[in-house]
Amino acid sequence: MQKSQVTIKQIAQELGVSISTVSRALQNHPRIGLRTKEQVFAVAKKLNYVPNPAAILLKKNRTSTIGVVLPQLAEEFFSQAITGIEDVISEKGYNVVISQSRDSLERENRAIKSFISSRVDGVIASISAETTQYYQFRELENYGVPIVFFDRVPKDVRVNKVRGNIVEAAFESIAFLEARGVRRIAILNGPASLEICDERLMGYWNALKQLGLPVVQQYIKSTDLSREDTCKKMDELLAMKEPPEAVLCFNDYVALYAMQQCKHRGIVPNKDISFVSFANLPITAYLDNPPLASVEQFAYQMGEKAAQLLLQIIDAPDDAPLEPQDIVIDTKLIVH
Amino acid sequence: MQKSQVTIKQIAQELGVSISTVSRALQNHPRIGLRTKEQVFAVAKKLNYVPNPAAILLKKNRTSTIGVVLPQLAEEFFSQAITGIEDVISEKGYNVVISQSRDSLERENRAIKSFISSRVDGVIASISAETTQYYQFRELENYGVPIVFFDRVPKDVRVNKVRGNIVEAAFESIAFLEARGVRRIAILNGPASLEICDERLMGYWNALKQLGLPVVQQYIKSTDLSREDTCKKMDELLAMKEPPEAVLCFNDYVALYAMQQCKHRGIVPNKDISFVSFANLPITAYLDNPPLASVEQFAYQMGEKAAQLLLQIIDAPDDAPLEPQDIVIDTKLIVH
DNA sequence: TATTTTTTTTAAATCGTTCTCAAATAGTCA
DNA sequence: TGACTATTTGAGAACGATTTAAAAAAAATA
Repeated sequence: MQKSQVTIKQIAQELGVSISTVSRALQNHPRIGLRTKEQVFAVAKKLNYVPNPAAILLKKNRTSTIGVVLPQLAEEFFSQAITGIEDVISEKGYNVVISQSRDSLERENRAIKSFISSRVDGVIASISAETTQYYQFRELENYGVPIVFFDRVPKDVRVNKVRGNIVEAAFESIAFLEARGVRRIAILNGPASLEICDERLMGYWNALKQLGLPVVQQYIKSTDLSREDTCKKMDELLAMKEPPEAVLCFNDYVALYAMQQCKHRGIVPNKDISFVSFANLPITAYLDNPPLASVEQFAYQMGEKAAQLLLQIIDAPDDAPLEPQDIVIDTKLIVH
Repeated sequence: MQKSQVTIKQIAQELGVSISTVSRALQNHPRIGLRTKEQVFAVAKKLNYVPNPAAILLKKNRTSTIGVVLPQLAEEFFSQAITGIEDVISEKGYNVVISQSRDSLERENRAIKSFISSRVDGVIASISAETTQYYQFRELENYGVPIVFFDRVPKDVRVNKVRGNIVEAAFESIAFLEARGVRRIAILNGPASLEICDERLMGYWNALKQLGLPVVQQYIKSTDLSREDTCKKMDELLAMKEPPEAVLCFNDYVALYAMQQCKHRGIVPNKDISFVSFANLPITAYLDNPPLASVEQFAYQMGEKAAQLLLQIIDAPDDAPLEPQDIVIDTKLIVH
């Protein structure tokens, strides 16, 4: 019952021409006669020919596959980004292999190793919360595999990145709170190894200064993004003699954890203490009491851009490699 | 700068042995001397040898890749299932290629076509809401690619499936509502092409009869899972002279849409009208007013089981293929 | 018709492995 | 020591495509 794999050899036999002729005809090579081409295409169709990717790869050394490592698919931000990546990439005939790091450095490294052994043509990455060093990615570079980072980009290295204008977004968020009469604002930031955390902090800082709001060192917290740690840090904020009136959170999940912790402590979020966060995930639409506002980061577009950039790099001739690019995508503060 | 690919040929040269010896040594073939093996491994390590998967595939006709088609990664049920699949499969050295159908038949077909041309060793699928026929999957079977369906399994065909015991779960849900004094219960089911919808309906039906609850034809609705259609069907229920006191929903998303629609109409969900749903997604934990109860379907385990079954089928000798299996996973009604 | 030019086609090497079959080496026993 | 077996290694043909260099066929020119 099982169809045996049809090869160009069989097509050649059926037509009584050589294998090379068939190969070239299928590639629409200009040096093949029109009649022959037509015949070859006809027979290929008739026999239901599907080229063997392994053979092509072996010869051309191209897998037409790109690898994506990101923390978690379950986070809507990332699954939206994947969709953007997929849409761009599949149009060009590429496939995507996805790996979740679940914010573990070890898993991230494993994914990269597997990308190397499966010979992906390029990698798109959003680094884990535990990632502080860049050397794993160097390994990919050593093998000539181009990488594009998005959203969670590494610090202090010249690499291709696609990210939101977080500094501005953080500034805007603080301005939004200030306009509502809030003065004491804390920040529940993510791990310091992420560039976006620096930027968030910078925007926060700038805004406080420029708007003349109080700068309190203990108002600045960073969490490893886990539920426990986030709740712990929120507790620390609540325990202060003068707790903040508002908290700017790393993302919607952090905000949700923190808000739940408030409820536990008998404090009503967005009444006793206001929340503003990043990501603007669809789930917030279903909450009766969502963060006051959230920064929309346009995950889908980010994925698209990252994929476009990667393909561009892959297609660049080896003797004229592209300079590392830094693409910034405008964000938007959405008031709920 | 770019590392050239190390091949077994180079290892052979370095050691002054033949290519075949190296190949066998690396496979730990019993007919190779211990000393030679050790040397080969040492050199392979030294040169940082990574086998070329294309060459192996070409020879063995195995990609060590399995394809997964499912509606949407953004639905936590599916991203959890993927995680289960990945955990099982990557342990055995396989890779996963994921494709989202986004509930479109056309996208599903495209994914299957791409699975065929990339020669995956097997497929795990959860069918789209639009899928009513099975022929696309037959094509895979023709090429000898085994398939395992999970959760959203097709009807009326003998295939490998992994699914929840939905009949029972639906029964239990109705019993739960009845115990709370609710009598008029509607069902907002999914597309009739899905077996799980039949089962849900059957459980609903059985429960109504057995518990002596009123059976009203107009209380039975099915939605194509889109937001609009779900809201429309909910409106129809609300517009009845005698609207239901409770609604059993296809999944949490349908419940959320329906509940929002109620709010729009000034009706308070879970007070004026109760909701029970399927999936028990983590997001419900953040809602102030979640469905009264939700059926936990253990997505991760489902993914695991599906992957295990698929690997088992792939490894089965061709002359003794396995009978199609039907694995049922126990669900659990979680009261919120 | 003979020669040159242009257009098509083909033979054969190649990519990096695996694996069959045969050869070489080492070990055993009379 | 020589014959025989057991153990270890090697040569070389695959796998299915691409591609270089060369041959064959067709067309153009003298």
